[in-house]
Amino acid sequence: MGATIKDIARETGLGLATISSYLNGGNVREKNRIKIEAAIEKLHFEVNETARGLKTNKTKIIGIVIPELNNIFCAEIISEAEDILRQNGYATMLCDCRSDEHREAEAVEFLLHKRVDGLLIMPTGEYSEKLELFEKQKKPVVLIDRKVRGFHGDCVLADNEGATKEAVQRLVEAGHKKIGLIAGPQHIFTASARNWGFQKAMMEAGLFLDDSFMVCGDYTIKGGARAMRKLHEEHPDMTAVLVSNYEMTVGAMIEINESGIQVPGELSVIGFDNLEFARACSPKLSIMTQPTREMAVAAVRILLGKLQNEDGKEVETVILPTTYVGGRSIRDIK
Amino acid sequence: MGATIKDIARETGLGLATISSYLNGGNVREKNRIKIEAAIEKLHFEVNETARGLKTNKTKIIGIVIPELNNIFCAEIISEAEDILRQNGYATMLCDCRSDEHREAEAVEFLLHKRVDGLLIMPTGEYSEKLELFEKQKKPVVLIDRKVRGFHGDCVLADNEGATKEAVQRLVEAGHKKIGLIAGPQHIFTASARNWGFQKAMMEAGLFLDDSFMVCGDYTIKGGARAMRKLHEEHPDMTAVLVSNYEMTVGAMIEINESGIQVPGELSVIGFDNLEFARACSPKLSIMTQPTREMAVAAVRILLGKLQNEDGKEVETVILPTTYVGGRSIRDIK
DNA sequence: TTGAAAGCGCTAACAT
DNA sequence: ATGTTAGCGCTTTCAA
Repeated sequence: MGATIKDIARETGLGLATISSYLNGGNVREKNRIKIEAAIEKLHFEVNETARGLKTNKTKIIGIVIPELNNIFCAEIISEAEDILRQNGYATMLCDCRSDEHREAEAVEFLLHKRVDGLLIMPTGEYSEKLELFEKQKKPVVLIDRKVRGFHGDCVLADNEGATKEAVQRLVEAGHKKIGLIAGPQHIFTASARNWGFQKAMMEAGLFLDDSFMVCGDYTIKGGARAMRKLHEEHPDMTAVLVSNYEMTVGAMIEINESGIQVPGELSVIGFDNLEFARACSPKLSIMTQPTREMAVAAVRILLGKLQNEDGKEVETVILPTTYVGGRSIRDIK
Repeated sequence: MGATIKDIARETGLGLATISSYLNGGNVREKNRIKIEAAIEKLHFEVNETARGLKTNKTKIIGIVIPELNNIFCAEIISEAEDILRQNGYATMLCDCRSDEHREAEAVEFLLHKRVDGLLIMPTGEYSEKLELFEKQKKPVVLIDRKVRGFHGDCVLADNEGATKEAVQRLVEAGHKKIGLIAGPQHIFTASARNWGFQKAMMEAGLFLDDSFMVCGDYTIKGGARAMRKLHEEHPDMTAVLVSNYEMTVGAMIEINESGIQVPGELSVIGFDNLEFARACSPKLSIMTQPTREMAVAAVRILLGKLQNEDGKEVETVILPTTYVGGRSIRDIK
């Protein structure tokens, strides 16, 4: 089908090594360079990356494993990461594991089998056996958003603890004392960090609440709705609630709408992520947002770094700040 | 690093062809099969797909090009497609072109260069030069959601015309006459089909409205908000509005919230896609939804079919029905 | 700087 | 059914 370097060699009368050298940025005599370029143009030559990959043992492909593509947080990170990777000549091979540990392990193996050069992963599972297979092959792995037990690789996180801490502080400043938390599953890294930030801020504010003010959802819309209902039923005196991820925020708003709770009249709310959703809520929701763009940029930077300098051995952990975006969902009761 | 078929040949004392035959499902004597399997186990052998690809000229990778990953409609389709593809041994190489024609062309070329076996694309651009490069190489291309001028390949669409038609009918049944449309950019295939469905249904209902009842947004949140504002200002007598894609629905709801329009008291609304968002709105939004799952399934089915039987030459166009999901955003004014 | 030749790991044609 | 061999398109010694 396409032309090969042999064709270019024949066309130019040069040897294979010269063509290869040209293709890889080596030194080639000016007039030969011109000849080669003319031949490439004429024959529509394109390097066969498969053949190159066989020889170099590099595919120029990065694997990305995520829990849910239908999750705006994941989608934003991937779309940014893919963009930068492609600008650097790397293709992105995507695996969505539907928040299933088993599928996640399969995906990691699948990508290893496809011989990707490196891995970007937002872990679902708690353990890391499969990730170690990558490290054994000296292929870089960068974790995004969540840490994994037993894996001491590079990692880019949001300041989860800081996010809930700041949210509580905002509510406390507005005079709230009975503050509920819709938490995530405690075995998930981000969820326990956010939980901890909440507790810490409450303690620092001198507020001591019953554990029943913290209800664990499962990071899903349904779970958020269920948790909201439970909190509201058990604590009619609760004046504010903090929801600790985006899906649960949607769920909480559904429940709030469907059961006719007035925001912020009866209940103040701080949600999580997705500014557009927050704006579409009535009244506009106050939220904590994570820096998805920056997280992607940092993760790809680290990955490309490892890919280029095999030497750079220090493990990096980047923690990026979250941002409070005010709406009209907090009532001042001071 | 890893073991090769040579190692397996040496370990078992068999020839390369036998091992290769085994790996490709050929006939191998029972006792040899056992020997081979033992050797594979022992040496942790895994086929090197790069080498296989070099030989067979197949990568077992499908390219996917989409306008925006941060678009739940795209994300749902991809996540489903990726799942099925992976079950069939195909990896998914993703390119997000940010709704930019130029980037889209680059992405298609990039994937061709990466030698993917086939392409799934939700086109952004109007033309198809780059797609023809695939066809020239006998590599299958399936369009999803949108058609492209000058390209006569397989195609999976939602019933765009039917969607807006049904929406209008629902509004008409509820007694509405002055119905606005927040349309998409008319050069986009889906937008003009939806527009046409709207007009047709209005005519069939004997309702003739000024063109100014149809405002073109640009399929973005901001555009939806802007269009909503314009419609509302120009037509205070309008009793219902139909928004023709998801992003603009979010935008319209933002505008409705921010300018304090009562739904459905002052204005009835039918939105588009994303049931979860609809439920989170207050009152729950009535919407038309597209069958993302089914669209992905159909597209992958066609693609895999073409990949297996080089012969199957008939071009398929699949049109899948949309669904109305009722909420509380339509007022009965009969 | 350039050419010749070997070889990456696999498949496939041919011979046995 | 199995072994032998050539070759996919490239990179990379090694010599010149």
